[in-house]
Amino acid sequence: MIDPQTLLANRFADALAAAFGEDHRATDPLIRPAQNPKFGDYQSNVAMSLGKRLGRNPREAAQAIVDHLDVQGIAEVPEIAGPGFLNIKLTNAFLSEQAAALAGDERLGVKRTDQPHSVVVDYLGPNAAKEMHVGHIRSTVIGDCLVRVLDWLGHHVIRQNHIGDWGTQFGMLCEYLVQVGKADEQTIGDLDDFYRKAKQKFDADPDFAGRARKRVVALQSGDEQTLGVWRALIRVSMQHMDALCDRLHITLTPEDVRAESFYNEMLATTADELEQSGVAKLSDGALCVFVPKYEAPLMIRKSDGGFGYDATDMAAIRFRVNELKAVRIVYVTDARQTEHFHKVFHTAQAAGWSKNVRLDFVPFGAILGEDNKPFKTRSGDTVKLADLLDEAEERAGAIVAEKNPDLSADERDVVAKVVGIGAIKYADLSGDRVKDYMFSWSRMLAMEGNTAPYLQYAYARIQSIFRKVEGLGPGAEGKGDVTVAHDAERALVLKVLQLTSVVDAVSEKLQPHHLCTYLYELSTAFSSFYENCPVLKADTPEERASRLVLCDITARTLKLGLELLGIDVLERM
RNA sequence: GCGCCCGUAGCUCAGCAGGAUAGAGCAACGGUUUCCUAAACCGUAGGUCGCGUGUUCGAAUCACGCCGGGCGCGCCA
Repeated sequence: MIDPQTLLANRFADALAAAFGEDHRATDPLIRPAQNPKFGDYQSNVAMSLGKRLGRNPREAAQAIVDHLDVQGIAEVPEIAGPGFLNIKLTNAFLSEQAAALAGDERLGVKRTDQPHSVVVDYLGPNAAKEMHVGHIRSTVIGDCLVRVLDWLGHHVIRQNHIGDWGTQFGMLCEYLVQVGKADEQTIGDLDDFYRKAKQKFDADPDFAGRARKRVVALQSGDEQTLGVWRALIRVSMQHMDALCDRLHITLTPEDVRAESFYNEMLATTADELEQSGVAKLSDGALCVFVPKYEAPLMIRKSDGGFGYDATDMAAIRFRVNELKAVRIVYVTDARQTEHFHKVFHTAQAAGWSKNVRLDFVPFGAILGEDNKPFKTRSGDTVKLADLLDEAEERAGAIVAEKNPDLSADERDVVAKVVGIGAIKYADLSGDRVKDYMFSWSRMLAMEGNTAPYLQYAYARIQSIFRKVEGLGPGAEGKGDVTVAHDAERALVLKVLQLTSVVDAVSEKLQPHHLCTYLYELSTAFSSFYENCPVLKADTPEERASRLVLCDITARTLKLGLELLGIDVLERM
């Protein structure tokens, strides 16, 4: 099956070719869902611009298109309105057919790509020296959604968790652990706690700071004792990270970790190559790439001969192209790194490393508190991710207990987890990622508006219907003929049919919030259907069977959509 | 100083590969439950789309210039 927008675009291409010549087959027919039902279901805006280009009256151009357009069996003959809008109304028969077709389609109309790519998605990437905090949720949740969408479309997705496990602060930590005699993973304990203590000592005690710097050298030159301490530290940090990924249902695994230290051995050759090709030049003793528009260069090698993360990122991009065979690389990172990655991308292009490789930078904004300042605890500390998830589950639990006292304690706990974690993730995904967003418990856990609980509730209501169907005996299980008649049925089916174009848009623009908006609109369309169209108590058995199909495709669309966002559904809540 | 991002209803946000009367949710006011989960639904009210100029048949959307806010700017990551 094929989604209406694509189908109409194909028919319009034929009409444009027939009316204006083959050259116009490739003209974008500008088919968009209509913003207002009174203008039909879809509209084409091509006649205005085309009329202009051809020096013809736009309404005449519109008429010429209509004269050559064959939408038999799909839509009514388009109406020409205003300056030359073509308003298209799909027939109820067509919508009914499409709905029935979706009932038998596991993929709900979303086709696998015919051009599968190897796509590297770089996300999460925490600093192994510290505990994960709220800041990490964005890259994690957004990146994982993009991974799920690309994977669902049939691409070969290679996840890369580029954790920070190298550099001066690890020298400091190793030195501190050795000194206090806690250099094995059983006794390391709270990561943030000893990071804070080590930092204090580093700042206050010049002797210690000196030994810490020596530790960096020892670490990077492979000193066994130091490496042992370092490995223990990293293991603790990884365990901490894995536990949080589990709670968040992130698809990253330990195998996806490719830490900064992994690139250590490649840094010198990376730098040499950039120097020999003339892309990088010496400046004040440091090896730099100067990128137009930016004053500060990308620093490939420091004047003391050491390497920083600029070099690591260049080594990583080379590795991803040459070894991982990526043809698209997606970086999901804080917007503050925009300039840095522009420089990295520019340098990769200049060096010829990324020919035919699409480099996507996916920036995201900050999380703000309700005071419009960076989100902190009451005492002003950064919020630990683990604490945040605890609180989400607690708050969700309290709401569940209040709203649905009939649930058993066990069931309530499950609902609390799914709703709480879902709400947090959805809040992070539902806005335009590049903007800062305001964190608000009450808004994200609300049952009204564009929230995870609202979507999960719509799904749970449908499941409730199906539980009752089973109780009523066989033969009514949501497959078979569909007859779309009621306005609410029309609106619901139209929405369901838009899934394909939305998923495609997300994979192209890498903006998960379009999927959220879509699922919210789908849910409101369902709520309206639910109010207006009795399912189990429909007037006739045929109508009942038809509406059960609509429930089925709606529920599966919601489930799939939420799954692509990384959010679970519930059978009851 | 240079650069990047943001500015839409009282609040939180969609819409911005130009398209018809700018949409939601909250808050305010009013209505809906012998009926599949009311954690819902329906309605009323609320907007010089920061300001200005330009391009266009048409601008919240594109360009330029202001104003306001955030962030980043050589050897930290």
